[in-house]
Amino acid sequence: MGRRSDHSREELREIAVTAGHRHMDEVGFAHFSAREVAKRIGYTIGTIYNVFGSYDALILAINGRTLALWRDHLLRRLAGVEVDRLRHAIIAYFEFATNHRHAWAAIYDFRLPEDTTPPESYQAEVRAIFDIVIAEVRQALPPTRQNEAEALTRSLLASVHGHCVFAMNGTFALLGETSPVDAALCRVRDSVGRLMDE
Amino acid sequence: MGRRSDHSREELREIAVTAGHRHMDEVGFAHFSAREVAKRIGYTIGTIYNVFGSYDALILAINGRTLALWRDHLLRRLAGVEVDRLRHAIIAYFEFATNHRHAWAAIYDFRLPEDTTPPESYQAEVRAIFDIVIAEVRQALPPTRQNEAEALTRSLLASVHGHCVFAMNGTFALLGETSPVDAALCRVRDSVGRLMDE
DNA sequence: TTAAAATATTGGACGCTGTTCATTTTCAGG
DNA sequence: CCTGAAAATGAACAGCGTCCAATATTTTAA
Repeated sequence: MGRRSDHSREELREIAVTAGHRHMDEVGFAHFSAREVAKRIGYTIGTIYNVFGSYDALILAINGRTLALWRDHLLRRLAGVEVDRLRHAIIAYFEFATNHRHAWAAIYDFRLPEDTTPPESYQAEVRAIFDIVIAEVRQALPPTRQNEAEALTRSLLASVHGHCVFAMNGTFALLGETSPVDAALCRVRDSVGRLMDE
Repeated sequence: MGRRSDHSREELREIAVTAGHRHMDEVGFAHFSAREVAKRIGYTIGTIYNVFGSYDALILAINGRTLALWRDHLLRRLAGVEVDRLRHAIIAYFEFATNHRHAWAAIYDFRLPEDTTPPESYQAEVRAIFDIVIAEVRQALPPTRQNEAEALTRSLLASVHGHCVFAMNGTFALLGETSPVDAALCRVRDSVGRLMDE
């Protein structure tokens, strides 16, 4: 065939990412298949390569979508909350990972070839999540410590992420940890609290 | 052929795991191939399945080897160290991940089918690493707080792991973090320090 | 209106993967 | 030396990512 004009290029990209995200969320990165995505949107594998150019680009688009949904989830969960905002942020972080096990894991399962970096649009999604958390940490820190907010946020994000990873992959279960969210919150409070003294 | 007696069953397992570990370390989980392991030890794919029973079992054996090497590395790096042992433990944690990028990542890239748990021998390897760290945390805590050591160690391990993950997968680079080890150490000291007061 | 150029879509070909298992080869014990 | 058990093979299968010549459709130009 050719230029069927059922969908514009952008529409095609959109429905492929949506279907691909759903597929990823259902079967996980290990069982994900570009052919299956094509089938689900009523096209063939060749069209996927026409639109995305490569398998990696398709995965990046899907993972980018996951990041956007994650960000949305964080914002929604924080909206209107007056107290304990950091705690709610941590809960929302875990919540998304739990509700979208496979899609969430795919963000970390996928790796670009060694010497390449993700496209700017993807990096922006990561930073968007970072920016949300930074605002919360800022609010929790005293005015005199605002200059440390950025570095601290990177580090706290890593800590919470580590707890989330261990919760999701069974390491915590193996080691007898039954309240990963609480543990993460304790660590965050340890560090934020230290900057409140004096 | 048959019973070539070039190697006993145990020898065969051993050389397959060794070659498999090397292969994993070279190409990473995404490009790992059971056929390639067979080729490297001078056997064919069928023999791998005879010895390990399944692909998953082969991966578990290889990842178990990686965990054992990781533990060895930690012990070696801690041997004889008199001060700052927690700091040295963190450095050694990152060191191993850096020196064995792919094999280390494979521990977390691989996932057993949803309803299954890793064999006891594999769980023991994870606990062995946990036990090393617990001893260090114990030493850093005051006598009155020893009862909190285990839970705190699980949580600190998760924090350090999160920092290591972000360091290895480029998230820290993206966010402008240039000293992941130092950041991890700061967080550990925040939490350990909090229990030293009063 | 018709012919030509441009573009979208297809799907077969290729080499690779994990998995299975009938077949073949080899060794040990009688 | 022979036989039965064990070990090793490799072909077969379905699926994968990747590529690209062929085809179908739409747009443009004449």
